[in-house]
This record gives sequence, structure tokens and C-alpha cells, in this order.
Amino acid sequence: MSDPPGLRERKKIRTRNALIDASLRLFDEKGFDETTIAEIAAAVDVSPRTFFSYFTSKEDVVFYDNEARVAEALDVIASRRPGETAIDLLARAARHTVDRDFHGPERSPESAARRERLIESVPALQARALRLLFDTQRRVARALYEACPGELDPVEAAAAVGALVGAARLAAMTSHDSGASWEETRAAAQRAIDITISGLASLRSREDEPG
Amino acid sequence: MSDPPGLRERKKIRTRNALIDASLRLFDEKGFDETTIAEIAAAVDVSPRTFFSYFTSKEDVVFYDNEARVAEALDVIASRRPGETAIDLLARAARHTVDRDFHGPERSPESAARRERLIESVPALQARALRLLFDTQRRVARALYEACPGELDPVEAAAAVGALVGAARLAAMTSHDSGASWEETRAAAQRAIDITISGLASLRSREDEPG
DNA sequence: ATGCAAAATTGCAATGGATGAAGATATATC
DNA sequence: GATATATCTTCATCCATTGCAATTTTGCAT
Repeated sequence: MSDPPGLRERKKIRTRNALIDASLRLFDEKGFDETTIAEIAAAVDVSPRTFFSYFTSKEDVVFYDNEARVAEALDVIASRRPGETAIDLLARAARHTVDRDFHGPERSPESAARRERLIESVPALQARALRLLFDTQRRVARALYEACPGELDPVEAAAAVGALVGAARLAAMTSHDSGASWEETRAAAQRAIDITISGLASLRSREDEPG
Repeated sequence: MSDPPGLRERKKIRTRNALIDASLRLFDEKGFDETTIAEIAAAVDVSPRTFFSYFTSKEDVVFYDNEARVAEALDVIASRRPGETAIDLLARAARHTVDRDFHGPERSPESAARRERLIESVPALQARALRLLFDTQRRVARALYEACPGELDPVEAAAAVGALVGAARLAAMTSHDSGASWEETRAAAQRAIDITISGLASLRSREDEPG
């Protein structure tokens, strides 16, 4: 899987990165809708057709690192610690992801904020972002369910993940909408997570009772 | 606003309904992607261009009744009963919406299920659905905040709404994914709502303590 | 080195959604 | 009726996206 990558692989990665860089730069300079595939391809000196062998759509470029993010979250879920409850595990994954999103290694906070603004301003990107968010939640819910055999049923896992992500996301949106800073928004998301985790945790005692 | 609607208004409504009916019928018969705007327009005997003066995109037709649904939910929020807590109010709105979605008056359960299947099978429609869902949540969160002055701050309202909707939605998706029936899915959504409401309600006691 | 198979890239053409503009037509208002 | 206005049609255009066939590049084995 991680042998010395051959020339073919290296070239592919280089092209992919070049497409990402050119795309994000152009989106930032001219706007998303105003940037054509032809321009992106020209900037990287490949055929426009080639763009679509790397990304399924213009929107996809913006979320180039999504898969890596999800993989990290799933890793956390998979690394359940002894004695850790399902909710605690979920909370840890949430914390990890928030930290990664706001202090992540990938790119500067400026570029992250720029991307947020871009997504915010383009309906097609908002739609894609939400789609990815839901796909992610499904995968996390399934992973959580599988990491905690006998402790949760699939619907409970889904409810927990959905509640947590839903709360964090809408809280962040609301905070952001009201003009809050990057840090304040992060804090709002964190608070929403804490609230939801407490709520979910307080339910566990009820689980054993007859219903 | 509700004067005797003139001929112009009536014709507009008639055209709009005809476009909706023809669209849904064709989507069902041939599939979404396989149906072109030209065909829809031809079926209603209007110019293709006219379609876009009624709907901003092909996807929009499928969600023709969304605005009415949201309006109902907001009505419930606005009709807070004496002594009703914010969370109880939210729970009531959620119950109302679930009932409406599953036993609603609009169209038959079959057509509702058909629509679900359609949305499920077309990525573009899923994306639009999620987009609308989030817009709705924002509006509901704001309404809830305004209906309960002093009881919640905006971030808490957002967290509550986000948690509730997120839990219900992902639970329903998960249930549906596993091949559950319409009724079972409804039950799963209801259970997720109950779980989340209990969790949120149990937090209220903590609110007054110093933090 | 050389040949061959697989993978990647390219050019080309076609589809179809979406938008803009100008003119024709129908409806409302007086 | 006459005029203002909303609506619809026609026509032109842009561009994302896809399929296909031809061509080039790489991996690998001789």
C-alpha cells in the first residue's frame, strides 16, 4: 500500500495538487461561478477533460481534503479506549475533529476562513458541503455502532451522532451568522457539543430500565 | 394579499400546478436525469424558458411544498402555550412536523414514498433537500429563540434545534437504509426525537448554576 | 534496449441546464 | 378602448458534464 510510489503515482499527485491550487486560487480571485473549467485546466496546462478524471465536478475540488478528515474521525472511533463509554468515545472524536478543523495542520487559518466564505457564498457548494456532512455522519454512526457492540443499537448511534453534529453545526452557523469571530464560533460549536454530550450522557441511566 | 385573485393570478397558479404535476409524473416515469426541461414544458404546453420563471432549477419542483411545511412549523413555534417550556414547545413542533410528513394531507402516502425514493436516488435532489433542511433549521431556531425571550440564547436555541433535527434525520436515514418500512422509519425518527428531547430537558436544571 | 499491456491524457462532439435580451401577447386599470 | 404592466415566447449563448476513440505515457518483463 505504501511502497515507494512510482512515477505514475507521483505525477498523478502532482497534477491533482496543481488542479487544487489553481482552482482555489482562481475561485478566490474571480469567484466560483466566474471561473470555468477551461481556465483551471489552462492554468495547470492539462486538457479540460482531464479535470474530470480527477474530480467529478467543479464543486468537488473545494472539498479535496474531506476524505482525510473523515478518515481521522473514523480512526478515533476505532481506537476506543478501555472503559470508555460510547458517548465518551463520540465526544472524543468530536473534540478531535473540532480541533483539527480550527487548528488543523493542512493550511492557514486564513485559507480555511476563505474557504468557509466561499462555501457560504455559493449555493452549489453549500449543497455539496451538506451532502458530505451527512455521508460522514452515516459513516461515523456506523463506526460507533460497530465499535460499541451491545451498547447501542444502530438507531441510537445515529441519533447520538446526528444530535451532536446537528447541534454543533447549527450553533456554529448561528454564531457565524451573527458576526462572531473565528474563535467565538469555535467556542459556540464546542458549547453545543458539550450541551449535547451532557444530554446524551444523562440518558444512559435510563437505558436499563424497562420501557 | 388575499383579494379575489384575478385571472392573471389564477392562471399562474394553474400553470405552476401543471408544471409540478407534469414534472413529478415524468420524473416518476422516466427518472429525474432522463427528463428534460423541454419535455416538461412540452407536456404543459409552455415555453421551456417559462419553466425557469416558476422554478429556479429542475430540482426545485420536487420541493414545491417546502415553504408551506416550514410555515406550519413556524406557526406552531409562534403559538407557545402558557407555561410551556422552550424544549416542550420545540418537541410539540417536532411532533407536529413528523405527523404532517407521514400522515400529511397534501398527497397520498404512496406519492410521498415515491418522492422519498426519488430524492434518495438522485444526488442533486439529496443535496437540495439537505440545503432546505438547514435553512429551515435556522429559521426554526430563530423563531424558538424569539418565542422564548430570556429562556435561551441564540446558540442554545440552535443547538437544541440542530440536535433534534439532526438526530431525527439521521435516525430516519439509518432506519430506512436498513430496509425498514415507512412505519418503522417513522417510529425510529420518533424515538430519536424522544431521546433527544429527554436529553435536552434534563439539562435545564443545570442552566441556573454557575458555570 | 525493446515490446507489450495497462493507465492516463487528449480532442471532439453532443447533451442539456441555465441565463439574458427583445419583442409579442394577455391582463389589469382607468 | 387606451395604456401600463405582467407574462410568455423566441432566439442566442454560455458552460458543466459525459461518451468515445485516438494518442501518449508508464510499468514491467523479456
